[in-house]
Amino acid sequence: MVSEPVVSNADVAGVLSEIADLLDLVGERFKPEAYRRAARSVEALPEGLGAIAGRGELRSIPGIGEAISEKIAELLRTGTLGYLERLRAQIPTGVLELMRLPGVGPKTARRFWVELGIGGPRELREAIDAGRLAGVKGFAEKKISQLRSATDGAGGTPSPGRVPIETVWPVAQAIVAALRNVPTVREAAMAGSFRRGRESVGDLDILVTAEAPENVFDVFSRLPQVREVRLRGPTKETVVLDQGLQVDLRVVEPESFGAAMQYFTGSKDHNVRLRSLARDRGLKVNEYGVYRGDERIAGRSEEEVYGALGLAWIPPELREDRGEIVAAATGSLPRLIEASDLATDPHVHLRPDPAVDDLELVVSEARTRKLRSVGVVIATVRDGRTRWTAPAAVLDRILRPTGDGGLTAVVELEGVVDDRAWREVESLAPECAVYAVTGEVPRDLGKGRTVRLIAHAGGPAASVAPVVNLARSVGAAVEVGPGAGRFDSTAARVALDSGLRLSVPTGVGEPTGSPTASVALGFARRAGATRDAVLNARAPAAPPRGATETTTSGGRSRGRARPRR
DNA sequence: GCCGTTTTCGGCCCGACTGTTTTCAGTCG
Repeated sequence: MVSEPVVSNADVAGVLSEIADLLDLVGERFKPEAYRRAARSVEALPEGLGAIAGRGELRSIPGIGEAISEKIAELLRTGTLGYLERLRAQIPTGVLELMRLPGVGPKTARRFWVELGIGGPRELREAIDAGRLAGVKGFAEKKISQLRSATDGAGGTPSPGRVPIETVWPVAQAIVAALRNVPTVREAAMAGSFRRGRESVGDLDILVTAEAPENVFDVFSRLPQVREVRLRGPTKETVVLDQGLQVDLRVVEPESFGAAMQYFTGSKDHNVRLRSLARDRGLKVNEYGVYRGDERIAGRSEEEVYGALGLAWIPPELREDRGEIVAAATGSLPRLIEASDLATDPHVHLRPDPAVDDLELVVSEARTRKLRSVGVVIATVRDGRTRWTAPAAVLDRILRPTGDGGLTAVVELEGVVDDRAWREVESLAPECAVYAVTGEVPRDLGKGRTVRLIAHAGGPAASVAPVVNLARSVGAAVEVGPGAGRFDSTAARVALDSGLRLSVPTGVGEPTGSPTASVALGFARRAGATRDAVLNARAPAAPPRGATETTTSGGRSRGRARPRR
């Protein structure tokens, strides 16, 4: 058997993007966008291309047709792609780098190369310093100085690339709160991939309705987090934050607020699909509204906009062109999990050196959120050894609850889980809950016992399949949310497709302002989780008499109505 | 190059902003 090269989805997406850029430079009209769309599609896949190719299903991926599927197959088979090599041979790498400078697109990069023989950013800088750009049509003083700082390297704030959503969450909330405090501002809301709950964001998009835009921009520019103002027009201002993140603020008319929210929430592919649907129905959609001819027929709210197109309102987390528009047209959108559906929190850690007061705080938070019960981690059993994470007084309060706090004891398991470990666990907490996967995934974890939750497993770099298999074998749920040790939305989709349930943290016991709960809920919703696909949600309705709750995994589609692509 | 509850061929989102322009091209999102 010939061993095949290991080519990840990200590798393939990278190749497709590079082809798109190169085709841009060649002057192709529509192919670049086709390749970019294919790249985005590949990036968002919940499983490896190798497996999909193995089933002969590459062409079922949106945006991938005959030509691109063949190129992907070649990449998977050989690790290289003749088509890309031929394009690279035509266009120097440096020209590609020119195009990535701010303010330089394919047209300009191509002109530098063809007309001026400039093959890269360094040569561009030399040409500028030598005065070779002076007098060239289209390059006046201002443009040249812009290019000079672009080739500085140190010029301007470097972009941090995509940033994890939990990192930007606090600053995004702070900015929106500050804008809402401006007296002339009526509404202020986040749009973009932040609103869609994506794992990471490349920039922030904020929309406001306000009496006097100038006034809002003044406040915005002077926010403490803002480092520089990049551009400012009558309706739009772009700034860069201290950490380099770009933030776009747009002021829109109230009549257009819904249309603008729809437009700027995206995703791009969702919007393209929506506008093409509108065109089919003789309508036009833009950020100002839905139009029949010159008449605006919708725009104030998103419900109005989707409604005018004959669609149900689509939750932002589903707007990725994965079949949600058809689902909205046929009334088959899932009813996604909401914060108010959460009835318990099965996995709460106290701070390292907890006092009874900390516990009371958890109890009172739980009460505020109307949670029925909270599982507090009291100990870890590793290789048969018990390590307490709570002092005696706290334990006493958990194990012999006095009021209606609904506290339950949770024991985490690590390492080898044998009979001795289980006896220890059962003596501590009859309703043992959490297994912490810290190293290799063990076998025979359950042995007929109840493991409610696999936690501390997953995260951006984690391998999902072994955890999913373990969870299936013992009938446990997996925890979704930000950071290492939790499933992101893509992994959660895989889990739900395998018939698993998710556990969604409520934020109880977290520091004030922690984004964990909001981000986790967004991930669960992006994965398409409904209430009955969530371990700690309240039951949708009273179960039939005699029915018992089961902790084993059910059929493939349990609690799941994710639209198919 | 992809795609199709009108299409297997003929379309392909669209507007803001900038800089260089006498009405627009390029970039960006």
